[in-house]
Amino acid sequence: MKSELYQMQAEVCKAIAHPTRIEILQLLRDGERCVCEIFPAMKIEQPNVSRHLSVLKKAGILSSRKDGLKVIYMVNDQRIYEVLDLVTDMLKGQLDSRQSALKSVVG
Amino acid sequence: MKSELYQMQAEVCKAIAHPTRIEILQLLRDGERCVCEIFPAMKIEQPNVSRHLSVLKKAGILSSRKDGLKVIYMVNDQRIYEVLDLVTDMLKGQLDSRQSALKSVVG
DNA sequence: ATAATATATGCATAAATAGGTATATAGTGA
DNA sequence: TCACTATATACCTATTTATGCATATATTAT
Repeated sequence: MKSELYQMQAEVCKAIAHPTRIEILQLLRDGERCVCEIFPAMKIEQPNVSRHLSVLKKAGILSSRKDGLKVIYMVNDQRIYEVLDLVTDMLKGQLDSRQSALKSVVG
Repeated sequence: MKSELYQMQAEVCKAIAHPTRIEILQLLRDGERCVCEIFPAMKIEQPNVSRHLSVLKKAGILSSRKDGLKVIYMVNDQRIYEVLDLVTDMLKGQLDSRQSALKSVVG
């Protein structure tokens, strides 16, 4: 049934639907990082980062492995960045059409 | 500041992070539709559809125009379908890697 | 064994989201 | 004006989500 797919798509989207989690993904853009590198790079508490990381992991977007005391997180599928970049492009497009709408009125 | 962008990206993602709203977008895939066509096609109450439509509209994903009594909704930017299709592909990829992981164990 | 470090989890709470039912609003036609 | 249709909104409630603070767990080093 299609509704199963919609449910799964919604879960992936929900996982990335938070500014903190998007920022985490950007930090992981050029390679894996441990929690101890991630949370000082953002002004946010460590337990909070851990929970956001686990949301992304549960959605299948991240994986983790242990390296001594550290836990290192990495992106499973680079296409998540295509998704985020597409959304950015759409937002730019919204600005552009507002701008042309404005121009056609104000001149 | 980047955090403004993350916030805006998150809002778009949140808007599509619901199975009902994804289904609505699929119904609009091949053209605009009025509410009276949308809600009978899904087993859901009319006020509920109206609310989901307004979420998508507020996020800039849909627009609407009136045609007599009817309100007709349409997609602003077809790239929203590229986003949804990418997510579907990622989900397929998750299945594939689970399958090969399983094969490497079970044979 | 003990201490120290890195990470995750429990608990409490505030805020956001979703859906049902009823009702309001807007447009149309008699 | 009045009734009718299509859509949106209000209100209530249940559920989910987010976060701070405290604490638990796991690993390493002394």
